[in-house]
Amino acid sequence: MNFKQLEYFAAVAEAKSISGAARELHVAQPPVSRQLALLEDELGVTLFLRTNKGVELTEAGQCLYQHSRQMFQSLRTMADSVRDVDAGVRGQLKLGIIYSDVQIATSLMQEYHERYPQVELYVRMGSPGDLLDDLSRGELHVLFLRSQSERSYGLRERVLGEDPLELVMRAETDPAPGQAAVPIRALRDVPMCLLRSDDLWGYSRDLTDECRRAGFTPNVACHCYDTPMEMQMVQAGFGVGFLPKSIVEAHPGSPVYTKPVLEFAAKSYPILVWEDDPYQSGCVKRFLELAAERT
Amino acid sequence: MNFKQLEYFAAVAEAKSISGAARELHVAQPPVSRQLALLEDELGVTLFLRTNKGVELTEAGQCLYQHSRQMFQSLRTMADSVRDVDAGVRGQLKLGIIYSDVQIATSLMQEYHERYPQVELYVRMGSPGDLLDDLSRGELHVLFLRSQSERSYGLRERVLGEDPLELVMRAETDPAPGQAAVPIRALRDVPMCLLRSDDLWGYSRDLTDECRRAGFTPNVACHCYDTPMEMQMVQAGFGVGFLPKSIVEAHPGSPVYTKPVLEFAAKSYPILVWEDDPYQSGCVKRFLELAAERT
DNA sequence: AAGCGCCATACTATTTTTATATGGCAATTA
DNA sequence: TAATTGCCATATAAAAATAGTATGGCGCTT
Repeated sequence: MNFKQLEYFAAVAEAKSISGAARELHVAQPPVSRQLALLEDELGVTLFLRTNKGVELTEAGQCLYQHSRQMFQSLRTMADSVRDVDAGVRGQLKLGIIYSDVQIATSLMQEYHERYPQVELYVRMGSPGDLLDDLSRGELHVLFLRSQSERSYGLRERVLGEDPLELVMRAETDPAPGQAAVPIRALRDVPMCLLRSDDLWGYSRDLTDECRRAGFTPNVACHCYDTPMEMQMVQAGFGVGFLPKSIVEAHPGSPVYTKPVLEFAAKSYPILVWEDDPYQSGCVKRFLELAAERT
Repeated sequence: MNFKQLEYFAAVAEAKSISGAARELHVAQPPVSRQLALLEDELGVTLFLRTNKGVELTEAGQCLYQHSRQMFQSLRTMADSVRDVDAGVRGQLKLGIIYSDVQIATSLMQEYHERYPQVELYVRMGSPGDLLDDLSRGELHVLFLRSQSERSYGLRERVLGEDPLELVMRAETDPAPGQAAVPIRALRDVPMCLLRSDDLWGYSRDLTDECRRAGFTPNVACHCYDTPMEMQMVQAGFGVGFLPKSIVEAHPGSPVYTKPVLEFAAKSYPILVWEDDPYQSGCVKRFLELAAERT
């Protein structure tokens, strides 16, 4: 059986006539007659009763006709949905997001979802290392990370914006109360909660280097494994933190606030990271296009 | 697009290799490569990424693969169900039944349904004339009627059994109390409820003819249009009826009982009636076969 | 560098499908 | 009653689609 036979069959069923169907199909009558006979042979079933003035469906023929209509419907939806997936209108998009990028990521995802509502979005949060592993295994398509000027990921990147790195504190732990910015020397001996320095993408390295240049070793009271933990420690009054300003802004009710370091205007850059694949899925392409529009 | 292309596509998707699929399909490699290219052209979509050691599905390809599996499934069920309909295992069977045949009809239908549970049964009750009209219009397939020796229906028939025609009465209207059978002369002047005599299939004609032969005109107190009505009238004490014995036996709680007419052993024959169509639907064929087995 | 396995392409051979011509059949019309 | 018409089926020739053969490029292994 093939589509042509089904197509001819359906046309004959609708025209109630072989020659009529042939006219509709713009082919001669014998081919239609022949394909019909082949179909009947293959199924081992009489599909039409041949009458004087045409043909009419048997019960088995009616059954086949109903199924054939469904079949053509499925065929159309199949082709459409394959094209949609190819165009990126439909499909799956799997994103990895580090804690610091949740704000910018959700906003971009929201806009993307409005534009491509049929795409299923998958997101996971995690450390940059874990996310990069998943990216290389193909389990994630695009990551929201922060750029590291010293290192390249060996991947495609796009900077989404910038975010000043500032000290984070409660009033009780403020090293320079009453001042809008904290001079670096004010940090001497101040207990600090920083991202663990062996984390390749920590923000802490910049600050500790700066302290050493200022002639002292910072008092790192607590090494945190991730930014939410660091926020918690600072909020608990454990010490002063050093984080992108936007993270603190995302905690409006918190007793924590930020101040820049007077002599050191460090910045962090939210970036998108993806693998450079010429056969990138349509969803990924569309998502990257949208990100490009927004920057 | 045609089934061959889909079939090749699915084989390639499963083998993750064009040449591997070609081996599975027992064809050379170039045809598979070519049909795949045609399919991709027609959809305007890249379905596979060609790698060093084979091919792998793109997202659009995965989408097509899932749909294609469904499609093959539908194809199989379509062929199966068409064959089932043809064989009479599936489909519709529309029966017409006169009141007197309800007992025998339901019993036959029950057995039929056990054997062919997938067939949808439609039944209607009515007068023989109405049912025959529906039969000729093709709205019913098989009728349960009673045979008329004088008339032929011009249709195929099968006798299902026999059923003595007897007088029906209450104790109050019994023309021959204490006797097992009623002599014909005892019916003189007895009020009777009979099927209307102009009904071609009424049982009454036999009895009224017999009365006239016995020298009197029967006292037909009420002409009934159908057997249930006649039963009601007899049950209400309006008079004596004349009906197939089985009808009364089907009313076990009723105060009505039957007695044969002494000199007149009339019988009624339940029959199946259908049109002689060589392209009879499978369900009808199977039903008639079952009826043949039972007689 | 040679060999191997993969896919793509060019070309030929085969199979399938189509179109043309024709015949049987039943119903309508002259 | 004979002729015509419209229907479907069949036989044959033409056209199209499909398969097979030969070959080349490419990346990987040996």
